[in-house]
Amino acid sequence: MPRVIGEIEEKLRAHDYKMTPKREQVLKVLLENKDKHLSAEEVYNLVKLRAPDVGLATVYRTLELFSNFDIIHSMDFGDGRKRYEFSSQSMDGHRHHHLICIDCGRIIEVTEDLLEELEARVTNRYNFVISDHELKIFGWCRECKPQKKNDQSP
Amino acid sequence: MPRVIGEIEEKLRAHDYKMTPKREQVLKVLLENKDKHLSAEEVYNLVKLRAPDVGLATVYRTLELFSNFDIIHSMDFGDGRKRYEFSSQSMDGHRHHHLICIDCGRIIEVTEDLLEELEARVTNRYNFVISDHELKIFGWCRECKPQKKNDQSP
DNA sequence: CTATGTGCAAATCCTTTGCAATCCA
DNA sequence: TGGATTGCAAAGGATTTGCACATAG
Repeated sequence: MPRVIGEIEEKLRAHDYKMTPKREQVLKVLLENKDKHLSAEEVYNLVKLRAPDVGLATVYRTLELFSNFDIIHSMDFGDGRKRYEFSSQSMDGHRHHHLICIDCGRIIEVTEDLLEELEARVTNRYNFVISDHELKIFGWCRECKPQKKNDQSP
Repeated sequence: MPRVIGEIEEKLRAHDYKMTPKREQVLKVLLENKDKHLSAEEVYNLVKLRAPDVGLATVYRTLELFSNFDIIHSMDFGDGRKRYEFSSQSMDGHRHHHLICIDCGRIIEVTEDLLEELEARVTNRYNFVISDHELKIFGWCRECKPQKKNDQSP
């Protein structure tokens, strides 16, 4: 039982929510898959392996709850379902970006932020107070990279 | 009948698709609302005003078709439905960014790109060939901006 | 004990699809 | 004429919700 779970339990309890066994199962699955971007159903399937008596609705409700507390973050890579990842933002204050390969679908994380200049500009020019951002970069990954030579594709 | 429509007609025809009257209605609605981010149903309602004999399915199919030809671009602001905008990218080669007010929901466009440095880094460091990107910045707009003084929230 | 959490199934919402009719080249 | 296009209604997929029961504190 990592310390993280205890901390999150506090966070919930402070707002009169409980860290129930089922919510803990969901949380563990998310913690053990920090590098992945699981959909609700994928989380459900993983939770089911250990706690078969969990319903899909509970998983959805739990994900919603965790999202509201910024424990996890939901995102959308355009495949029609929300995907979730453990929110490292709460730790280092920085969101990372995602490279999405439009060929194989692989998701690569970019940990550098590098949006300071742009954010400063937005803050000044548009009088906009930034709370968060989300950057998706589409293209071809190392493996799916198009050949440099003889690439005459339309 | 602006020139744009003719150009797009060519684009479609080159791939054996027709610019039918109904598709043209959809296109006109999009052209007249370049500054908005309409959902399929909103497009449908606007088209209906002038051509009541258009079905929702046709609007969906047309939006899909236009998307495939990069005539329009679909995006998602997290409200559970796709939104579309006329693709200015095909003109200046640059996608713009969106500021999303998490209070009133207003969408503000940022025309500067300013992602060159980051893109260069991604290209080199991750060996990733970039084709496109999408940046959403969340926060509070000019009007919804939290007060500086006495802001003890939450 | 009492409010909160949960499972199940039904409901909802957006989007897609099957099919027969219609249209255009 | 014949393949592309369309309307309608039904299907589909992800997510939400109503409700009776189970559970935590």
